[in-house]
Amino acid sequence: MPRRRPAGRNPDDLDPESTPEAGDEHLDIHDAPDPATATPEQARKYNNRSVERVVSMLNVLQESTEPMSLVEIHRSIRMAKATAFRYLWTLEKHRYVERDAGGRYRLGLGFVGMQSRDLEVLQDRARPWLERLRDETGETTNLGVLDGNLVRYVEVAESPRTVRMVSVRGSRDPLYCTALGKAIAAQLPAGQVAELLEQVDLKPRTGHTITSAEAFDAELDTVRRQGYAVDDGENEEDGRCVAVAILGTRLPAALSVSAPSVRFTMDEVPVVAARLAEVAAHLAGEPGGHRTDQAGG
Amino acid sequence: MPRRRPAGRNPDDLDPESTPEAGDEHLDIHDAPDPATATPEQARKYNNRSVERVVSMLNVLQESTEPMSLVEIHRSIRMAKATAFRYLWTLEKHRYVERDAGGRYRLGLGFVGMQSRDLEVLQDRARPWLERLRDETGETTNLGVLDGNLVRYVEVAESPRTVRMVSVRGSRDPLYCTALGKAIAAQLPAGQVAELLEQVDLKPRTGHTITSAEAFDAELDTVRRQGYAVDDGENEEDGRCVAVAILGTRLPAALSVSAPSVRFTMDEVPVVAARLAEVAAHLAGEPGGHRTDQAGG
DNA sequence: TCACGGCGTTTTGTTTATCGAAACAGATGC
DNA sequence: GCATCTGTTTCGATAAACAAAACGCCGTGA
Repeated sequence: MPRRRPAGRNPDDLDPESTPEAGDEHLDIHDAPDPATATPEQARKYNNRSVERVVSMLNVLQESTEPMSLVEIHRSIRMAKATAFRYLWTLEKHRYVERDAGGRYRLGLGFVGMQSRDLEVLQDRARPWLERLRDETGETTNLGVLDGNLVRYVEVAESPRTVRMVSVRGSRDPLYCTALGKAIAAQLPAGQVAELLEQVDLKPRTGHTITSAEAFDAELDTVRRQGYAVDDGENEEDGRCVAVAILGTRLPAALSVSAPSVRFTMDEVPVVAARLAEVAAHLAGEPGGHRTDQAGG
Repeated sequence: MPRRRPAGRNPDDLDPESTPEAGDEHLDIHDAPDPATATPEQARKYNNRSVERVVSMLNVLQESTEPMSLVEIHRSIRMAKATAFRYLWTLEKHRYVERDAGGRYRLGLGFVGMQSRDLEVLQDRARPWLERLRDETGETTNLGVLDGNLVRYVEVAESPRTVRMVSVRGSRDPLYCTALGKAIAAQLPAGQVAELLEQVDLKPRTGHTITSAEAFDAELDTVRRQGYAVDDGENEEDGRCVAVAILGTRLPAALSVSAPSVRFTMDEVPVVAARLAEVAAHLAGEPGGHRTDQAGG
């Protein structure tokens, strides 16, 4: 009954040229199509311009802090003005976009509650814990999930302090320079980690960033040994971050606490990590779906 | 600099035939297009099949509790299997959908954090308050926003009790039979309320449902007078619900508490309403959020 | 007052990408 | 073996996009 998935890898984002080689792994059946694995020609075979444009349109609107005019949109997507107009008209009809008083477009209400079930469950479970951790530590706490070869901040509880680490919910960062990324990668099979890193160039974000696959593998060993991952000024010069993986879910996810280095010293790291591990275990083990009280009967 | 929006009304959802008349109000400029106002012929002029199909596909996947196969999808959207395949392939490439081990499709991670800024801000502010209210009352609490001519549950804190009112985040209910809907409608200009009701038939959901526009208008007067709205078994036979509007935001929104009638009597309604009003005032007035300061210069 | 340029909206014929029916291949059940 | 369920691929028919231009409307500045 259950069919086997022909081939599975993580699709690539808006970078068509970042998938150089085609057949790096044996394909079980035949030339199974996969958005990421495909050669440029194969990719063009299935790729649908209309769909891609809808996606781009929504992404552009998401990334923009303020509403955009029709002209701004059609120029940033590089599509005819008339076409963009019709797209937006249809999207508005379905509430995926809406218009402000000036007629400018922004995302509509059609997206509320739209995300995969498993993620939503994890988010709902994690949210109160993130807030509690934030209150305990006074620092920004995050829930990250592997998305492609990046880690996505799906939930954030920000520190109330004026000097703080800021994470934007929904944004993404590379695996190799973040604690969340390391914690997640350390739980993946080695082969998959190699795959995820292939398409990435490990460019130094600070003076401490890991810039070689060998060093990253070694770092993952350390992570596995000590049970938590640290980003010690590797993503932001003055930031420090600790993360612990959440096991037992379908999703490759991790929790983290991030703070300015000046008030989050390396001495405190293991303490916070231990607390993170407790919470992660709660999130993993909790059978009750959402609430902490699981007895009930 | 700021252009005026030619004409503004709320777009209609998947019901093309529910917009009978075309020019019920004077149009400032000329025949300004609007997804909702358009006649069926006008509508077809701008409507884009590709865009509409992307939207339907995402909606179907959202509504489905579990992953769907290609065939299930192409049958429920009524589009060719091959086309659905290509659409999904492209959506997967952009992380709007993903596939489980069996190759079945579900929503991907591309949506995380994708919603209009104002809504997200309101949601983030309201969430802890909803949870606090839930803990205080022991009952389900909701944040609702006007979406088209329906009210959308954008945030829900569910009661822990086994017998409880259940709201699905992201789902929508009519205005005329819900406390949230009444509370929101009571704050809108009378003309807009009439417009919103035009396309709706007030069918009785229970024996207590309001079924005439006149009765609804009278009810809104009551709501304005007492400062809160009540749904007394008008949506669900055995449910009772109180709501208070949130003012001071761009969005027409309201908070509510809903519970089974047997343990939420009419005597308690004003007490809960008063508490809701406090919280609503907090949400409206709270400067700590980000942008309430309009003085500046 | 007027022309100017920018905007959103509509139209046109031509080019191009997309669609849909049907066939194809692998897996499973009888 | 045959029937039938998948997901994939093909190719003539079709619907959409393109470019370019025009429209009405606005705010601006001469």
